[in-house]
Order: sequence, then structure tokens, then C-alpha cells
Amino acid sequence: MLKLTRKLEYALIALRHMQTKGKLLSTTKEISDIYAIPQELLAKTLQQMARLEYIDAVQGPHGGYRIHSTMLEISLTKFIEDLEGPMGMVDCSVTSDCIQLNNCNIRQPINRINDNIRSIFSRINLSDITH
Amino acid sequence: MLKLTRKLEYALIALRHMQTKGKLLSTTKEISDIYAIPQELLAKTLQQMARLEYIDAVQGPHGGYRIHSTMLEISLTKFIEDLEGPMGMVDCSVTSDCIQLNNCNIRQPINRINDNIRSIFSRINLSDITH
DNA sequence: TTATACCCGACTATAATAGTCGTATATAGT
DNA sequence: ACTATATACGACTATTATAGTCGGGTATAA
Repeated sequence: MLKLTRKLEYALIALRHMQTKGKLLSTTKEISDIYAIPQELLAKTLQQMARLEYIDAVQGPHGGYRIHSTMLEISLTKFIEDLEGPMGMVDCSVTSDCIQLNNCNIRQPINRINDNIRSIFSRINLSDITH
Repeated sequence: MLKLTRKLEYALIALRHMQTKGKLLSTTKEISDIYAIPQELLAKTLQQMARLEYIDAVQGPHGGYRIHSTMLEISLTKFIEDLEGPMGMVDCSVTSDCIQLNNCNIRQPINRINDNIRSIFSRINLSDITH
């Protein structure tokens, strides 16, 4: 309950690391070594963030990644959903194939809480974590 | 990310159901039938809540469960942690055996967010969900 | 004494997450 | 052109957490 996945954790660690390096490039190996993150796993996450244009990739020797400037204004909600898909306390806040649905007696109160959390996460920017 | 487990979901549904019945008893079968919850699974959760004194159990024929009056003032944080153990976005907010720990660069910002969420959950009472 | 309903631990199944591997592509340096 | 380094990417396996099942027990009203 409420726990970040490793993927998100690694992504945040990497972003923060890159942040401290400004425009200098960081390699996967460098980051995985420093923070003891499995290299191949981190690699995939960095590649995904590159596709999402959170970071810029430079290929070849002396290549690596650096933070994309607009990334800082991304909200935590968007970040999480970009990397892992929709977020919601109950499935019916995401899809609508629950056998209960109309019968369900907690749907509305839970969805209110859900909205509260989302609104907190929406007010938090990635820069609040990686600054 | 952020999703309630079925156990919590079933527990909340059951509590709300019992709430509407006041001092009348509800059986496991009754609740599992109405909301299409696997009976044995619900049974375990109700038993756990009985041990925790969230609900009172009455044994024998015509037995069942009813809500314990003080339950209403329990916070969502306590409820979740009573049923599922400690809640935290990162392990280091719970235990301290992470190989990173001092090396970790996101610990503090994440823990701030974590505290925010906890404080929201602490201000929400079960009665807000089951009323 | 029988039927009903709670009690409880051990077990299995399923699904989500975490991690690995093989191969391909880009490119700087020589 | 060749080599070493680094990203790109899909398919695979392993691990863990959650979900669900089962078998046997106890309490008690009728």
C-alpha cells in the first residue's frame, strides 16, 4: 500500500543524480554503480524516460543522458502515470469492468480520497524531489 | 501504485454494510453473497477485524458480526496499518536495511511526500468512508 | 444432537514486479 | 575501416506479494 515501485525509485534517483550534473552527461553504468542499481534494469527505465523526453540521450562513446529542461515542471501524477500507467486506489476509478460497480457501497467515498491524493501529487513537481 | 488491496477493499465494504445495519448482526455469507466476495477470504478478514476489536463477533447460529462503536473514530492510517502492516512509499521509511541509505539522494524528499500522505490519511476517519 | 456460524493455520494459485539476456544500432577515437 | 563504448529494445526468467482455497476446530441456539 502506497509504496513506490523500484522502477519509480530508480527513476527518481537517476533524475536527481542527473540534475546535480547540469548539462554534463551521465551514463547508465555510472548511476547503477553509485547507487547499487541493477544496470540492465536502470537502462530500461532510462530508455523509457528518453522516449518520454524526460531526458535526452546521446549515443556512442562518451554518450549518456542528461535532463531535459522542461522535465522539471512535470507533476508527480504525470510522472507516475507516464512510467507505470493509470493510478487509482480502486479499479473502478480506472476501468469499469467491476462486477460490483452499482452494487458497491464504498465507491464514492474511496474516490473522494483518491482525488485528494491525486491533487496532492499534482501539486508536487518533479523538481521538488530532484532539486 | 496507490491501490488498495482487495483485503482492505473487502474490509471497507463489509464495515460499511454493517454500519447500515446498526446493531443487527451480519454474517460472512450474507456479505459475501451481496458483494460477490469470496466467502473464505472475507471470513479471514472479518476474523482479523474481530481480533482487532473493530467489530464484535457473536458465535453460534444466528451469530454474526456487528460494528464496535469506537471503530468509527479510527483513522485510515491506523486501519490500513492494523490490517496490513506499516505503510510507506519507500522501505527506508519502515526498516533501515537498505544498502543505499546514506548514499540515497531521494530519501528526504520522498519522506516528505510520504508524511503528506500519511497526514491526509490520518485526518480521514473510517466513519468518513462508512457513513 | 444437529445445524449454523465463527475461528484459524496451512496450503496453492495468480499476478505484478524485478531482474536478466541477447542482439542491434550509433558514434568517437584511432 | 575497426574497435570500444554506450544507448535501444524485446523476450525471457525469477521472485515476491496478493488472492484465494481447504481442512479441521469451537461455540451455541433450537
